[in-house]
Amino acid sequence: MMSDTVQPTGSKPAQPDGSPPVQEAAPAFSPLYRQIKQRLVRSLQAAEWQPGQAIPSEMELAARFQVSQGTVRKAIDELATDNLLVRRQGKGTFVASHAEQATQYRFLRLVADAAPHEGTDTRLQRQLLTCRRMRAPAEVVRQLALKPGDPAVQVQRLLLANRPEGPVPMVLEDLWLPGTTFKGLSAERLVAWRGPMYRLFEVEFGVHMVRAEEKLRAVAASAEDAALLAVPAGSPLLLVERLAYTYGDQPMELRRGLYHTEHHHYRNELS
Amino acid sequence: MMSDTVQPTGSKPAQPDGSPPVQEAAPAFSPLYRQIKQRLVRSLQAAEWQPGQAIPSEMELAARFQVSQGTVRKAIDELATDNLLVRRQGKGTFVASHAEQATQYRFLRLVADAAPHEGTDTRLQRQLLTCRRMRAPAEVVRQLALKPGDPAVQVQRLLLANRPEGPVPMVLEDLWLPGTTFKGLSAERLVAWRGPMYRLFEVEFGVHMVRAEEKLRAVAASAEDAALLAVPAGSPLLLVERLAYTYGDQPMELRRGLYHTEHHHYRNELS
DNA sequence: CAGTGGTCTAGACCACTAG
DNA sequence: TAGTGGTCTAGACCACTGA
Repeated sequence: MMSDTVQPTGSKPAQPDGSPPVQEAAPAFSPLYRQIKQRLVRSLQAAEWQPGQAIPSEMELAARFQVSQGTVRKAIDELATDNLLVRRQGKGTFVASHAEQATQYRFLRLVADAAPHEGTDTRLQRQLLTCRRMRAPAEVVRQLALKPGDPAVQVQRLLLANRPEGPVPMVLEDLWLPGTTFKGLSAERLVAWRGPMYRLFEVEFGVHMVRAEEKLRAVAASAEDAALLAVPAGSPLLLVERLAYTYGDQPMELRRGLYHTEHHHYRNELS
Repeated sequence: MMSDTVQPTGSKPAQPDGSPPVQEAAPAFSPLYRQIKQRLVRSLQAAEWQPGQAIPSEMELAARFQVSQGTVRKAIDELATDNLLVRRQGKGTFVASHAEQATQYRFLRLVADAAPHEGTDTRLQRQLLTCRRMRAPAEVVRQLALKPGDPAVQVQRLLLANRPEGPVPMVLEDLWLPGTTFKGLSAERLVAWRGPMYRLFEVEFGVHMVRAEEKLRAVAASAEDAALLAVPAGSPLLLVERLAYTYGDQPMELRRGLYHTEHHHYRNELS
């Protein structure tokens, strides 16, 4: 590791080095704690610490970066609000992961209408339909920022709710991943995996999903989709198009979900 | 105003007064800055400062509450993240309102599919359908925490997108408000008002909406709704049920929206 | 008990706004 | 230039965890 000192980008400590005064009208001023934050993100991106693992203590990081503990603290605070890190008093600060119970299906906003009765199994069953490798279609190339001709992995699956009368289809998902990053992904691995798919991505491919953007629409079920979801053709379905990002705002997954919302709904909090 | 000193609720400064040691297993510990935060919320609730107005400076508040500036700062920081306050460097801290350009339709997540062309009018026209006063229906009583028999105001309206070929219906809204709080609300006032409805609520009724919860579903258009939205009966529509809250988590508005999502979508960010 | 994050303070200085 | 919020520091002490 090399010199790790940090300087504010402000104009007060006149830069003695011949650094160019090219101000592109935007950069303005980046406080120290944001530079620390960026460094931490880069460390996460470089997988210096794995999801679920602890990062160094605030004191250690302060020493490494040659700043006060308070400055490191502010950087970590922001990363914690961004859900990149998780603070645990008395224990340390940990890299966020999709393994913990609390955040397991963080991006799935579908909930049952009625308050679940005591003992109702709210977990969803999974049923893999397809998992294949191919050249990425144009739309996938565009959204995942691939190069034309790059490989992609397509996965299709059903999520089913556990009802007394048996499992009923609830969500039909169709998702696309960059083929180079997800080289070893196969139907076998997907079927064998217990737990959230995003956790599998962390464990097997070192990819942690940080955030996502979704576009929602109401659509009529095609004959094909209707059959898979066991609803009449033409039924209204909630179409959820998701673009999920990993560290550094890099798009990593394109997911198209069809939700059957007769007894469930998509929950959202506005503020 | 009375004594304004604050004490941590922690156990270290042994309470000399005979305050009961009843620990209900939950309260745990409330840091100073959270108590300050609560006080500020109560001041907002009491309309001590109006939406859009500046609150006292950090130094003034620190003096008033007998704490350091840093503690006030942390309280305000949280209120700013909660969107109750807005900080403006060099100017002061202001009570959030639905008047500013940036946050005008903060709760409306409907956006056009295509990037709007230069000069396209993205604003929506409003067309009031009904505004009437009545005894609140059971569902409204429940959701708005009213008493049975309490009055309510029902408003129905259309939002229309401006297209080259003229305005086309996009959203059909049906909303319910507590009749006592919204005593003077009438069709005339609604029609005359220019700007966001939530801003009208602030100006005329002193009600500021802080946050909201939404439940989304795909439904088939009824004959009636279809006619108003100018779509075929049975068309898939996005049903958005919103419960909006004012200061202190008090439910204040129940809104049911039907979105036509053929050329628009509901945008959501997950993190 | 040592080590972690969490709170609170006091003071210096910077960035931004407006008179 | 005065007043606001924003950053950074250093130090003291508290709350929580686990050995």
